[in-house]
Amino acid sequence: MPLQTVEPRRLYRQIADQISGLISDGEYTPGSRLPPERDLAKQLGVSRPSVREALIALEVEGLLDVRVGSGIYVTQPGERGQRNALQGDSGPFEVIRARWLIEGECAALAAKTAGPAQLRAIRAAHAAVIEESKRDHNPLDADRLFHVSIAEASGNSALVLLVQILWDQRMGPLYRSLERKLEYPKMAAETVREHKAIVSAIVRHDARGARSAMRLHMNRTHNRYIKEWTSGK
Amino acid sequence: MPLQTVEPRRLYRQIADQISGLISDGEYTPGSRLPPERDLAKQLGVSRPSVREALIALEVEGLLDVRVGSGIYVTQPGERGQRNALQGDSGPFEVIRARWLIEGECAALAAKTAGPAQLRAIRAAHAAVIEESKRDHNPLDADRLFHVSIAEASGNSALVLLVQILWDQRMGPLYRSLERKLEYPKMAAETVREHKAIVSAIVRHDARGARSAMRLHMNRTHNRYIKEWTSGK
DNA sequence: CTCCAAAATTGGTCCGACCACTTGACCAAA
DNA sequence: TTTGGTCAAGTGGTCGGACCAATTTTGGAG
Repeated sequence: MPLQTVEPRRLYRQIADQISGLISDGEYTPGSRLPPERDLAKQLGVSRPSVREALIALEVEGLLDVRVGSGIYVTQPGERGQRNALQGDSGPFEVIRARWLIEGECAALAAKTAGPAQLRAIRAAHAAVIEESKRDHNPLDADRLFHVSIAEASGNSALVLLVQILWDQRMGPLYRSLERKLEYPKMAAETVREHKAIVSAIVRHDARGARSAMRLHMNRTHNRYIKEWTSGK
Repeated sequence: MPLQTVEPRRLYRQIADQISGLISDGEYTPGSRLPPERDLAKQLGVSRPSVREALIALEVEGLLDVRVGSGIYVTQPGERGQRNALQGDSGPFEVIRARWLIEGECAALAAKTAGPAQLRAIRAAHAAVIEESKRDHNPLDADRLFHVSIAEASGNSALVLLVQILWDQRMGPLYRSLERKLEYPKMAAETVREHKAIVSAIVRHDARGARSAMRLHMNRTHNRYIKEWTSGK
């Protein structure tokens, strides 16, 4: 047998993965501050330059935010997409079309396979959207969570990844200029109504209904964009 | 008054951008080797640690390939996506399921909207897969190009992005261990046959047929994985 | 209590050193 | 000539320490 051809990954990668693991384990929560570089080096038993290299790698990946003289902070999920950006120059309408396809299927799968925990997460996200829009906030983060939690309920992590990537395309230039003009109060009410139909179909395990409801939501969103696109531009 | 509201970007970023510029200017071509870290530090008038931080940033971004004891090389455009890897921990079967959904739709759209140039690209990629497998090469790159060019023929750049991301998930650990065991000669023949059916449906503008052919290809691939999974493991 | 300057904290950069790995030249044996 | 191994130079990997610059906190003056 071929005795393990050791693959001694470079130290900075090991450290980066370790820190990344601590974050996803909830050891350091988004927005919180990491220990100073010197302390991290001591804790992990490596030198400060190595820790710095790992921190730079994580910073490039958009996971950390380094502030001189202050400290190192875990990036907020909402801001995370901005930096990653993923070359995608996809326009809003292309993204909506792709979401129509993928999220429709996610909703159908979720209706089939979602367990109690998944349903609870979806309901919670739904409630958060309502809460945010009530206080006249733009419920972007909550909305993202809603769609992602449905994808997670599908049980397919690849689909979750795609939903996240598509959502984060909103950070693109075309998207932003469009987003700026939407009237939140009215739009939020429609969004909530459509979300409600999706949740309802999922909890009653109606796969076809969930897919239809999600696709309807996407079509309506598409139309809202069209409206702003033709009027504003 | 503070006459320069200097925003002194961090040194490693400046260096990274400078090196990145040299590459895009053709100063260093893909595959070529950069000067040693020590020389770069001297040329740019900075310390070696700073150069290292810049190199790590560019490595994380997938632009460079660092080989211990040998040197630092400019990544080939074809390999660039592979290294980015995107946190996706998705297993092979989840990825295949997602590809079934997305690429099936891409094939259908391609059959509807592909123009002469798109068809030519698809045919060329198809031919490249055949060529590669004939000479007993693992036609991974050509296969990728085949699927991506179909996505491009769909006219939706968001779908192209997703297809690329899913393909690049092959670089994950689970995928690799599986990939290692597939028998190429036999598998390649099946792959080519299935590809042929897809191309045929697209060129005759048969959207339904294209979707079916692509989904069949994915199902067959799924079964090939199953076979190796149960036997090898 | 307010305000400002000094001190402590923290990241930024640099230097010099030594280690591990890769590569290629060189030499000896078949 | 070909093969195989050794060895030295080149290169990235890691380390510890030092000092600088920006920020935050502290504590005293008013």
